Amino acid sequence: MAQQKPGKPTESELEILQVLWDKEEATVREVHEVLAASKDVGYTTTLKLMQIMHEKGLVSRDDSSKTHIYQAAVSREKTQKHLVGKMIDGLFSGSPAQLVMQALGNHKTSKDELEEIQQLLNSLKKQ
Amino acid sequence: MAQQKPGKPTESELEILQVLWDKEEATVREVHEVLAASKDVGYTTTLKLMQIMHEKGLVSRDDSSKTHIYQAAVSREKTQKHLVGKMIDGLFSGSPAQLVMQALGNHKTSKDELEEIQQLLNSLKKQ
DNA sequence: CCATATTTACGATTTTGTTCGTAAGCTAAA
DNA sequence: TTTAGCTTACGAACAAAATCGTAAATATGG
Repeated sequence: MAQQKPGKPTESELEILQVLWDKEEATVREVHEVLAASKDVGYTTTLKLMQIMHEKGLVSRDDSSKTHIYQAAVSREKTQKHLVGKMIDGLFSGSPAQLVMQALGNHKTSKDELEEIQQLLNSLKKQ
Repeated sequence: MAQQKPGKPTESELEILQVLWDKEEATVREVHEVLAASKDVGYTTTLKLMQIMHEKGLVSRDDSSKTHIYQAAVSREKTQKHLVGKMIDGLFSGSPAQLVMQALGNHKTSKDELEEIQQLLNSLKKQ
């Protein structure tokens, strides 16, 4: 039985989820080709990982035709939220602001993006 | 030989680093007591982990007396920067702003902290 | 001084994640 | 129809991380 609440994806699983989030749906081959472009990995490795992810409930698949078609079963947003939360707890003593400062202070951000953050900040300050 | 550039700490290693960052320095027992307060783990497990971290160069230790005294050998800031960078690349398509939005949007932040972020934002916008 | 407790060292085991070889089944093309 | 290529399934090997048992050394306190 697949898990009710799929746990945190591993690093390799996350790479695969990225592809599925981008493509909406994909075969093992399609996912593999994206991965193989940036790292050296065998086809059956990708296949196996996706099978395991299926068991865990991280992806769903349509196996009505020979070549199975996969989709992410966990949302990008939920996963981001989960992992960011873990990072805030584990590395920033529970303070989201500290994480924000770290991210903004150390990584280049465009004017447009700063403006977007400003908007969000304004709406948060109003409450 | 210890590594020149200690790699990314594992999750368990991170927990230990937290304690060392907070306490400045600590014995295995002191670290262990903090960990044991929130999870079920044996003393020798903590010991072994700290020994491994010493081999890797993640912590330094003073073993001039019987009971060794440990310190973090990697800074909180460097580690944060490293892991936040990885998260931005791996989960937010390289956009720090997206991470910031996620952190601010989903996690409670006090007025004071919002103001602090505003300050930083102002100084970034001036450039 | 002796018994008890605490500490380190070390190895063994377990668990989790990753990688790949091989076999079996389809499909398409020659 | 036969061959070549692609697919899934599955198990095995490997690697990394975590856990703990045991022994030896050192302190502590009665």
